[in-house]
Amino acid sequence: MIPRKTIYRLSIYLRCLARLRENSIGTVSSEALAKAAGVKPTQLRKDLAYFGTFGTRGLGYDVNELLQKISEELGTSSLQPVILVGVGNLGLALLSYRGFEKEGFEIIAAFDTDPDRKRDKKISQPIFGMHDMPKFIREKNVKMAILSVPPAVAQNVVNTLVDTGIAGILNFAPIVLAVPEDVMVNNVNLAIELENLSYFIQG
Amino acid sequence: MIPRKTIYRLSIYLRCLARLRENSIGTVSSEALAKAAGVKPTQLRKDLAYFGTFGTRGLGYDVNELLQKISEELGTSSLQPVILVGVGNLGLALLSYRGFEKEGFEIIAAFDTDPDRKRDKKISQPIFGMHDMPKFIREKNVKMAILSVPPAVAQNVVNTLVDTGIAGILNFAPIVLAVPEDVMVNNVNLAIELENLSYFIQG
DNA sequence: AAGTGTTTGTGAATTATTTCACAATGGCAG
DNA sequence: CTGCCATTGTGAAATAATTCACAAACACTT
Repeated sequence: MIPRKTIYRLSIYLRCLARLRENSIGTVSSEALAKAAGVKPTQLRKDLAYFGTFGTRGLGYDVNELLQKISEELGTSSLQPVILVGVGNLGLALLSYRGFEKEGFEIIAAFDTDPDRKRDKKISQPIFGMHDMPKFIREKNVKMAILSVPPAVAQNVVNTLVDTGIAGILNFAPIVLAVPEDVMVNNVNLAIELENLSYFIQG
Repeated sequence: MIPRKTIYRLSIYLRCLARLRENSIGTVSSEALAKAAGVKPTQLRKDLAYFGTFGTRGLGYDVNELLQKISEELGTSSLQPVILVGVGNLGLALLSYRGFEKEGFEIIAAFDTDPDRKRDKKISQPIFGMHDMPKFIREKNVKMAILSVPPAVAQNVVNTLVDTGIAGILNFAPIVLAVPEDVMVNNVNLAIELENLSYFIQG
């Protein structure tokens, strides 16, 4: 089984390769790519070895081919629909963040307890009330959700999400969520990231 | 030396303990706290053992005391000034995010190439031009920065930050930054988090 | 004050991840 | 076509992180 960390790094390699391609670079050695990705060459090679062998000895990797293979492995080839729950400050910013589509994701709708509240920013996605959510998820067969609700209600919302078939949650609420083990949660906690930095810079 | 992952978890324990205190709970066992934090009890105990012994056998941990000790260990006791660079969509949202102060951080100023651009949202922090940044950092002795600039200029900005004494960077730009090894970078890449979820939910 | 039950703290064992070291392979020059 | 050079792919070794297993310590009851 491929380690979780390897999967993370595959995403990084993917982005480095995309930049190489933009610069019309056709082949790359594990040394060069590893450097660009901030890892050691042996680690890169080991990571790739988990799902195949793609290089040419003495030469390196074909940028396009490797891009293709990693993309397949990650399942990024097709556009994944995502919903966002909780349209506060952060939620609104994420909705207007144009960096997802390029990477194969599209936030197709947002949900909030108060969908009609006045918000300062124009966004292209529709905002619905929370009770419309289960139906929407089922009908559109959505599998992934971004959670940016206040911590106090997060667990409740998650229970609903899980019940309606969501299998992956990107959680911004500063709380540890309880989910069945077939549901995957990735936590992004900005305060913890800062705290972590703060620890390491003061030794 | 304390593992990096342990430091991350200490931050999580801290937040769980804070909630216990809010609920007027005075003591907690490693089992209960570990469950709240989403880890195994032995891991919690091992983590704590890295920097001391605080529990009472047969009873558990004093919530207040442990809170205090972890907080000291993390160096969260004092308020850390932070600057933010790049006031676009995401930067603006982070500026208005009120979740940092509570955790001991304050974004005291923001910098942007176009500080006077019209922005939809009201924020309390001042926005300065990029050329004011080095002076500001040195005068206020800022050590931490949040980076939310476009990827194309990120490395450039980082070089300036490093030169002026920044030691910790929370990077939202989707690019691998090159920094001297005494500078710490924590990356937050939302597209990668989504990609990662997507991989694991489809098996 | 002794006995019982609980829970910590930790050395040892296990498991996971990273790094090393080098044989195998193909490109390329002559 | 042969030999050299560069670079991959990969078992083995090293390192790191987690989990186990249990003795030690304390609270609480009687």
